Amino acid sequence: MTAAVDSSSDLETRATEAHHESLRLWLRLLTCTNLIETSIRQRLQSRFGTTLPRFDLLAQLERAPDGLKMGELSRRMMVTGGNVTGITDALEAEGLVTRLADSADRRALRVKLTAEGRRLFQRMASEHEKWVIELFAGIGARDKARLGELLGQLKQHAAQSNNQP
Amino acid sequence: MTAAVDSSSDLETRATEAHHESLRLWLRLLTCTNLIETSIRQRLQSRFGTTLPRFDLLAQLERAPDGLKMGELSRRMMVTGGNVTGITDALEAEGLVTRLADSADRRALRVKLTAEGRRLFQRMASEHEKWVIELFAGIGARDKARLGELLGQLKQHAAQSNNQP
DNA sequence: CAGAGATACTTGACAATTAAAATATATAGG
DNA sequence: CCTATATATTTTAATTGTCAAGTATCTCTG
Repeated sequence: MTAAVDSSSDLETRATEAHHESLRLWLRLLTCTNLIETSIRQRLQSRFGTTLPRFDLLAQLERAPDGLKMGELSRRMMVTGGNVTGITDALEAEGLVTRLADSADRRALRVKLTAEGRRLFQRMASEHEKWVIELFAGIGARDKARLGELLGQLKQHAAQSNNQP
Repeated sequence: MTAAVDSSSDLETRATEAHHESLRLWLRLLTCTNLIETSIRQRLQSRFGTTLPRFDLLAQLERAPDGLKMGELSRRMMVTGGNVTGITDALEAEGLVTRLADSADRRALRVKLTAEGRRLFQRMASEHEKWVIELFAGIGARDKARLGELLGQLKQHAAQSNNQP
């Protein structure tokens, strides 16, 4: 038998534990997001017959009275431009948004809510907010604030480390 | 083109005071997950020419020496059964996994890593772990533990409230 | 044991998504 | 002004994902 080694304080073991800690945290973060996203997606489908990405796009436009350029939508929704093209096509076909020429840049298009789009979105948004509140009801106000801070740190660091790959 | 990663104008910075704290928290959670997921997906693609769902499926199998049934994979990956069928088809065609009959249930199939699948996964996993550690490096050990606890609460409540819709 | 209902998986149709190439327009430097 | 390079959007192909329907098998109850 070999000499006993206290594995709880040896550098490499602690490094490994740190590794596992980050991985575990990442998996848990992913699980939470998936649970909530699935719940909201299913409710949007059964309650309004629409999808989460369409709702998201409408939500982006709702506070932009002059509309947003395709590229702005793409950045805010954190999806590729091609994806925004497809979702916008669908919403345009449903009469919920319109594409308008941008007066300052002939390459660009401005997407705006139609009156019908705005009406529908407002109806959906108020239910959506209730669902989210319910999904987060397991956390007290103090803990919500703390969770928000911690995620803020994570976001800041991850965004930064994404820009220097 | 790759998905834009720009924290200056993302989903969550638009949350105004009018938004309930839960809504803001949800958008921040989603932003964090998207940032990290995009980073990992892009690296798996450029470093190994593979995709995140394939990596995930291999990861599930890695700690299951006897393989997993399709349904177990579906539950663990939190995706539908049809999706698992497709990803498994692809990995099987690449020679990384095999489908075997389950000895106890003739309806079921057991998916196992091949030797080649195990070898490739281990190569990818060690890099993957480094990426995750780097992405979470902005949070101290104490805060990681706290974040894990808070997400644990959220997970528990959201899972429960998902089961009583 | 028969039949009803549950469970395991696959298939098919379609939406969402990415990456990469193509097109059109802007902008900056000489 | 010309040209090179960058930016804005769309298009294309391939992958991932859902949902619902279909098939095969299992389990339970009478």
